[in-house]
Amino acid sequence: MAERAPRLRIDLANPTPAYRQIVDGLRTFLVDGALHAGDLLPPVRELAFELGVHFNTVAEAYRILADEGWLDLKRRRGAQVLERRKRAADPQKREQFARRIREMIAELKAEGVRLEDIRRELNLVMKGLDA
Amino acid sequence: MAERAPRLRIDLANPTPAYRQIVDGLRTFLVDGALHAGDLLPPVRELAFELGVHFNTVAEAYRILADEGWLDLKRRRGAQVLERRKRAADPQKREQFARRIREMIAELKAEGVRLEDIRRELNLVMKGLDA
DNA sequence: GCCTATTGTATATTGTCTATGTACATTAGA
DNA sequence: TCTAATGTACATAGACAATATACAATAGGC
Repeated sequence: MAERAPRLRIDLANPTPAYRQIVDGLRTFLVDGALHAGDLLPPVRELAFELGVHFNTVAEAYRILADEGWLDLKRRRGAQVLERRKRAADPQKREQFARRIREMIAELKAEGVRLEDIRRELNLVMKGLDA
Repeated sequence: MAERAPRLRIDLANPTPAYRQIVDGLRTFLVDGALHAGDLLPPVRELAFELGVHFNTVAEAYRILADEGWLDLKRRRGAQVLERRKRAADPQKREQFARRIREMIAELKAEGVRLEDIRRELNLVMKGLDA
């Protein structure tokens, strides 16, 4: 992984499957430019060890990102970040996104997180949008 | 369900399990006040039919919400919304929330959704926070 | 050029999770 | 008092996730 890429973290207690957490985390790095075309990701066994999962779990995540066009996988050379084309957007995704955020906010409220704190986090996220 | 509660929708194609989608959707209604203390939810069989799942799947969701303190379940009388106390907030939740939103935003960007559209959805969500 | 260690791949297996099928317990209301 | 409506319990089937293990390809040393 490139020097500037933050360390990937997953939560094994989270019911979301590990391989999907890995995909989502790495995709975030890729989209945000923490990983650039040409960068090499760590070997599946190495990343797997860091995360505490089996290497096939990481391999599965790499494969999904390769299918999405982010990575080029080659034996012995490893997983390399590709230049990636823009996709055509699915309009449904936007509203699903908004709905899911509202559900997560409801969960936070239910757990006692203050409205003000939620608003602050959202503001930080929006600030980050421009960067 | 109370008249004013919007119709619950789930997406069986979504990899998130149906029972969890039901929990998340209903919890949103509860937190947002679309469902009030004293309201009766539809019987498990009725809601299950509407959603296209087995009644035990809905029953599982009701049980989770009951464990969270939202519902009182009694045979023959049904699922009744409770008055619910405030909880103590877990500080970790906030950052997990922000991280997950960033992941979802990365996914949207990767799929070609325009930054401007993402910003608009987020703004709408934030507007809704005060309501 | 040939070896070999390193890397991703393929496939079977195991365990867990999800959804369902079915029978049962409880009870509001006729 | 009875019965139909409702939630509950539990076994099972199937899907899914994670792993174990063997394999294939190849960069790089020599």
